[in-house]
Amino acid sequence: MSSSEEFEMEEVQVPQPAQNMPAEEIDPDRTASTLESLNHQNTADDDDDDQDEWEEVDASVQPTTSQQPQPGLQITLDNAAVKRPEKKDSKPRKAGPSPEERAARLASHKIHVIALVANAKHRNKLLNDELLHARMLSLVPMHCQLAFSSLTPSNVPDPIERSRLFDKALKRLLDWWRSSFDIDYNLKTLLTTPYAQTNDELNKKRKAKGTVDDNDQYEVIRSEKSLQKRALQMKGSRDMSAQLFTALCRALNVPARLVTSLQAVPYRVQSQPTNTVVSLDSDDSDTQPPTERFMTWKERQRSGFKGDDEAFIRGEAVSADRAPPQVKLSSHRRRKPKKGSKQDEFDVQSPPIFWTEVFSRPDGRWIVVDPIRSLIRTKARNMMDPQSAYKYNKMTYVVAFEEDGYGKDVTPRYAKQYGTRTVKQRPPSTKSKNGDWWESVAATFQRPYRLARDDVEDAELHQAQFSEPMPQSMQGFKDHPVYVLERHLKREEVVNPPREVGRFKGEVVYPRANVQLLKTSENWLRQGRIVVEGAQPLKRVKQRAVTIGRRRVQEAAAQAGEEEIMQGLYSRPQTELYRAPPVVGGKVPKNKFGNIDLYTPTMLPEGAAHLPQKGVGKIAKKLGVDYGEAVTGFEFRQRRANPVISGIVIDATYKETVMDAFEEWQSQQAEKEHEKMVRDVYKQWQKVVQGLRIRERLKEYRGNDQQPHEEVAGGAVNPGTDATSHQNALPANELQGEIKKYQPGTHEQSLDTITKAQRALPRRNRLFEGREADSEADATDEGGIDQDMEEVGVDNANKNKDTLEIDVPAKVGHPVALDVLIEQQEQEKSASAQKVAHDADTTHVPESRLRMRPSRPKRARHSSSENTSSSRRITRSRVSHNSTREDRKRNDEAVRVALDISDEKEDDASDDVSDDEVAPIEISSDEE
DNA sequence: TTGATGCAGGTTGCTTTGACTAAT
DNA sequence: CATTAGTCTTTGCAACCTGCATCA
Repeated sequence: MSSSEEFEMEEVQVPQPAQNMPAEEIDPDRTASTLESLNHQNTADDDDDDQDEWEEVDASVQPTTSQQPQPGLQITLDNAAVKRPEKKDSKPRKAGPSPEERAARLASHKIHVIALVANAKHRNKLLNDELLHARMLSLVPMHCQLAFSSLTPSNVPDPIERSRLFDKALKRLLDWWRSSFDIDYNLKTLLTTPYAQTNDELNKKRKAKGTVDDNDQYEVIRSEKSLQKRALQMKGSRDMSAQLFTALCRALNVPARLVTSLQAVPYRVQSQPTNTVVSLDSDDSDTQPPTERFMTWKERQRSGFKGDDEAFIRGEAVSADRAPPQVKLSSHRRRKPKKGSKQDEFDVQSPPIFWTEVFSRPDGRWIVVDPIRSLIRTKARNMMDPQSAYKYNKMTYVVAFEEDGYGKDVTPRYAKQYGTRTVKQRPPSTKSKNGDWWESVAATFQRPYRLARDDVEDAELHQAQFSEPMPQSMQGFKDHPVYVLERHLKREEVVNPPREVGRFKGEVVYPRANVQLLKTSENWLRQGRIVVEGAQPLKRVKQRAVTIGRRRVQEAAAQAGEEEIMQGLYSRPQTELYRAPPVVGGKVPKNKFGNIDLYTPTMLPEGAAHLPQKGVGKIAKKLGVDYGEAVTGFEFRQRRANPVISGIVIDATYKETVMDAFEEWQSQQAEKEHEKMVRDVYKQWQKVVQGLRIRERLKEYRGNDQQPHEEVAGGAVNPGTDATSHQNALPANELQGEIKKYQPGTHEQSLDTITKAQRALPRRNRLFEGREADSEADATDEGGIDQDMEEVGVDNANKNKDTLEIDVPAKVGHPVALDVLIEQQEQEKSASAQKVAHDADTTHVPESRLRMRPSRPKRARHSSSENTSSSRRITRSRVSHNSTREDRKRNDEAVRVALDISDEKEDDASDDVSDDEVAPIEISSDEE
């Protein structure tokens, strides 16, 4: 119950239009952009202008996006602009549909088919409702029920007799159904409409914006209850009659399929005069008295209805014959000869789109039952396939759903001209899109396993295609699955052997099965096959000149007055598997281009090995091993075919030698690469450290000026420690901004930056891009640094060591020891200490921090910064007080250059630092 | 009325072995 | 200097398909 309410897909009449509407439907009012909106959007669009300027924009399909104007340019699209220019001189010829419309039509068709399949599947499921079965059984006369239930092998041992009795019982049931079920012909059924008409209706509905309530024209089934209601009333549409009859059969324990002919919008446009396009909700049906509109056929008969049949015809209200089939139906058909074309009209006995298949257990086969027209057939061709003139009922796909929910494509059983017409109404399968579309859809509802009766049925369905009469028209032969005419053979096809199975208008008809696909000898080689010696081509065709080389040859031949170059085509049986000449004495046989054709693995010469690794050729050369480059395919560029070379082919005996050498070479390469990377790492570290030193010096130089503010700004420093710190507090905000702007962060953050940057290391010059959005959290989070360390490969054991090993997670996973770097720094430090003794403790690299940081909790850092504050102030005092803001900026610039930080990157970095984390760089040289 | 035919315009798929420059 | 890797580029054509008009 609840599941059925979730799945409401009922009476799908038309699909939603595809996204790409036909170009003609663009509303000019929407696409015209005003100057005002142009100015308004200018600023927002400026950034994109540079790159967007020359981008190709398909203005025809996206009217809304074209509202974004380019500066200084106003584009107004209207119908005239998107319509194809027409030829002036010759008589106006309507151009074919645009690619968008083609795509839209195809999509509409496919979506509609899928929706109808889903609808049928769902409705089929509803028919299994036990309450529905019970209610229906309560209506069926007892003798009908007994007729089926008594048909057991024990009661009737003779299978022929059982079969006869089954047919009889079925006929009686059908008779009862015809006399009891009241078909309301006014209700719309799931018939199709031509594409243009569907589109018209959709547009109408769109304009009306849902005010049109046509529910009364449809038979809305929301759940099993709706079906139960109609079953008790014994009243409904033609479709309902078939559906309920199917349910009834199931209730009587007779296996029954719900069969439906899917009436999807055709994806092809049938050429038709516009005046025959009549809307479904056309005016005449509205002008009819309601009493007439809602009369059933029975009532019409009773009231002696002699009115116009047009309304019934239009609304797909088919007046089927409720009298026994032998009654002449033509007396009920009163047609206006001139109104509309004949194809608009309905035969009262036109085939339905829902019917039933009943499985006869005695016969072991499916019997076709049409409960609407009260027909039982074992052979159903000509019974369900409507005349081609009927516009609203086209047999293209017929699916049958069984009680277990699985379905089957049974179209060949019902289509009069399955190969000639029906199959051609389906979307064609193209090579680029994998396989046949409908087959892929049908596969979704087919039973995943097979029953014995499936085999029997499939054989029957397959046979049905061949028992079909030969086409009666030229078009019918085109792409026919069984027959073929010589004129429809493709360039690379031939009938071999040319067995004549008939004649059509003097032309020989061949079986399609004898058509062979041909290829040139070169093409066969690409398949790993070679034309056997002495084979004569089955066909000769003009050579194509696609590449420049071929073109030149052809032109030369033409100039020499020779005949056109032809090439022979061969069939597969004329070829054999290509065997490359074997390797002799370690020498690999090569082709005229000095390489080896290896389009398929079978083309590998005997005794040879294929080494597809890149760069292995170099090794083989070094080792003096004879090799040939393996050509596995071609790429086409600039009218030239370029071989795709993948690896080499060598004598198999050398395989291991070469591979060993190759692997060694590879590891050497890797090592080299790693060494280079390590060098780069040191270089980068050096650069960073130097930059930090410069900055530190600069900060002190600045700090003497406005030292207290910086401390206030830096949350890590206790503001209360120094009495002077509050005296020159005025430009605090400004200073803070400065710091934020130029300072990538505290040491931790710098380290953080660096460690993160390691990840990007092999790509040079990206050292400072590494700051990510999460670093703000890192800065505030107590374990942030440690986490980062872990991220970059510092294992816990290392944290308490004096050296810090950072695993560089690049191509090579060797750890990079920083102690080398630190050693360097210490050397530098002692050197500078000798030079300028009192400068030694000022701004050197925080090597101790680099070493110790991971093991130290954050609080300890705070205390250490307090300890060092006095020494820092001392050094700062040496900086000249005359420095101006401009000076500072210049210096900052220098720092940035030194640090190789672009403005943008630096901003990114500083943005991550929250206000209270903007601390001055800690100088913790006191660790030793 | 239907189908054959031809035309226009669009789509599909076949074609099948360089030359040059920059970096190493 | 020799060798190698990368990058030009995303064609052009014939056959085929589709829709339409015309005519028998």
